[in-house]
Amino acid sequence: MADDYPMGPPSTWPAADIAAAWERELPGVPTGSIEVVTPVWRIAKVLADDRRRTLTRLGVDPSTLDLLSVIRRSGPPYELTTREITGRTLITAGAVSQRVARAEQAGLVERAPSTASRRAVAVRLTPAGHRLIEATVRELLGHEDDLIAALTDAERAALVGLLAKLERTLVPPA
Amino acid sequence: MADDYPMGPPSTWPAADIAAAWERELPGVPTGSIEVVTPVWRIAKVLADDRRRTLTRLGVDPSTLDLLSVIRRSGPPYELTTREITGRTLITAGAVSQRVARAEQAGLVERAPSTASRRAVAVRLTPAGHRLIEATVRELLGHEDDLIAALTDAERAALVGLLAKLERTLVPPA
DNA sequence: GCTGCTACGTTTAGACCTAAACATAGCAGC
DNA sequence: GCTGCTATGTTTAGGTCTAAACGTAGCAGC
Repeated sequence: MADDYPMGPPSTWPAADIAAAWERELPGVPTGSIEVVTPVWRIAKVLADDRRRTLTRLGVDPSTLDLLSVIRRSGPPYELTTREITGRTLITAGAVSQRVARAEQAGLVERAPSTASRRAVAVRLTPAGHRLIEATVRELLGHEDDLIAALTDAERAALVGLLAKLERTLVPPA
Repeated sequence: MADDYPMGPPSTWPAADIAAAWERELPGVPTGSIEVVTPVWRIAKVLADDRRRTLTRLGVDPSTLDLLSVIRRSGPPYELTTREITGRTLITAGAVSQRVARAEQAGLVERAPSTASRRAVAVRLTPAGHRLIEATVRELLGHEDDLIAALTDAERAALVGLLAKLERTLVPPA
């Protein structure tokens, strides 16, 4: 009953309330992580949803943008092997293969034997791929910049530092 | 070429490098959000993967645990309507319906007409559901507590505050 | 130069989600 | 008491992902 918000609107609750609810229901349970983990998931989701909306408006889907981005920002000659792409994204090799297939179907990238390793496949931006990524990235990053503009420079810097430290501790460098 | 790490292991790059790469490739593009957005997504994914592994070991899946958790921590009588569940999770009503169906199939919850609203459906924990959630939550939260233990208390408090502020600015309270 | 191992990529099966269509049941207003 | 609107849930179609099976091709060691 302490869990009843008056008529809770469809919004989510403060993470602190979730921790307090567990503390009340199962006293002694370690709730220290909740106020970190829950907001991280929520923020990640809000940002992902927002990006999806923005990209829908621009006529791309997030997976394709992610693929084109990683290739475009690698610089000339704007090509990476499947393995390199896998290492620079958060998805499996199989998913990369599927993304490349879709983007190839759409005429945004093309596959060719890699010059470096002979059993690798090079994925290269086509002119259409270049046009699409360059027409999209500025607007996307500008928009996301606005989203976090409510943080002061000092707050953003502190957050960046803390996130970087947390990431390092979660993904040990070796 | 500046993009070439010696022989980049399959790990991901520092977000600062991604921002620097865009700055080099498309000078003037606003990269301020990258060092916030990228780590948030990575950390969210690492935590989700870790939770999935932990839960697999304990014999549950993350969607089911999420459902049981939200009901369990609401306190007696350990039942919520579909709509309430939707409002307290990050998924759509359709997905809630499917989660409930799976958990019902597994004998962890049961559906009954709600006493409050007559067109609502109450989802209630079964004894098996109670046993499962109570056997799981302590271990899960304990483990996640360990994951972030590398942060000092001061760091964790600062991070919690900054995440809460960011969440508030991204999801305006009304 | 065989033989087997390893690296790389693709394909397949299955899971879960979202968006949208679809049911129903209360309720409001005439 | 009809008629239509709104709230609540469920179902369906489609998409993307993961994990694992699969196919090859280079390479190492004899």
